[in-house]
Amino acid sequence: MELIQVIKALSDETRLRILNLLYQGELCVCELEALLDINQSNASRHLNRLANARILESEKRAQYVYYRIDEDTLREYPFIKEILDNELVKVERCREDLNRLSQYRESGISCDDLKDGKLCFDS
Amino acid sequence: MELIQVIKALSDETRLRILNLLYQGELCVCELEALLDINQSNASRHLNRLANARILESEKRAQYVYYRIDEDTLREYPFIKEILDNELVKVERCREDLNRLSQYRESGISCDDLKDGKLCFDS
DNA sequence: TGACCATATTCGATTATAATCATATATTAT
DNA sequence: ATAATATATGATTATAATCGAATATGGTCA
Repeated sequence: MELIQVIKALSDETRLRILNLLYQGELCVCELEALLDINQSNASRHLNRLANARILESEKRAQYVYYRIDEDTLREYPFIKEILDNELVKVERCREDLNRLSQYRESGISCDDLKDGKLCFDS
Repeated sequence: MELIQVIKALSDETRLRILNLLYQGELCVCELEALLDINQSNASRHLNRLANARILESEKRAQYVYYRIDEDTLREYPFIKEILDNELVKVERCREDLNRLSQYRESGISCDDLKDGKLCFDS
C-alpha cells in the first residue's frame, strides 16, 4: 500500500525535521547536514527515503542537489500538510531548527561557505 | 516524541484496517479477528500498540474486551481523522473490510456465535 | 470447584530499519 | 589532467518490528 510507505517515511524524527525545514523552501544536502547537525550519509539516506515515497523531489544544480517538498503529493495526501502545519510547530526540536534556519538565512552565508566552518549556531 | 509513536502506530496495514473498522463503532477482539481474518495473537498485539499510542481505548465487558477509537486523541491529532476520513476509503482492502462489517451487522450474529463458524463471508 | 473461553504475553525466528565507516561517482576548480 | 568537493551507495552492525505457535492469566459458567 503506497499510503503505508508514505506514513512510514514520516515515522522518523530526523525525516520530520527535514520536512519541517524544507517546508520553508528548498535546501541542498549540505545545508541540511549543517542545520540539523547530521552526517552526510544519514542525510542522503533519509532524503532518499522521503523521495522514494514521493514526499520530496530533487534537482541537481551545479555540484549541489536541492531537495524540496513535492506539492503534488501534498495535495494527494492532505494529512501530510496537516502534520506540517499543525504538529511540527508543537515539537521543540523543530522550532529550534527553524531558528537555525532563520539565522542561516539572515547571515547571508551560502552553502559554498559551509565547509569553512563559518556557520555556528547559538544553541 | 509522542507524535512519532502515533505515526509509527499508523504505519502498518493491519492497524489501519483495525482503525478503519473501529471508526464505525466499537468491536471486541474476536470480532476483529473474524472480520480481518487475522490470528488472535496478532490482533491482540496490534490493538495493544494502538492503545499504547492512545489512539484506542478499551473496556472489558463480560468476557470480552471492546476497543474503540479515543476521541480525545483524534481531536489532539487532527491528521489521524484526516487519514480515517479521506485516505482509508481509497484503499481497496479497507472498503472490503467495511463490506464484511455490514454483512456481519446485518446477519444479527453476535460475537458469542463467532466460534461456531457461523460467520462466512463471500469474498 | 473445575472446565472453558477470551485475551494477553512470551519465545524464537525472521525481516526491516538506522547508524556508521569506507568507497564510488560525478562535477567543479586549478 | 589533477585535486577537491558534493552526493550516493555498499557493507556491516545494532536495534526494533513482525509473526506464528505455545503458554499464561483471569473471568465466566456449569
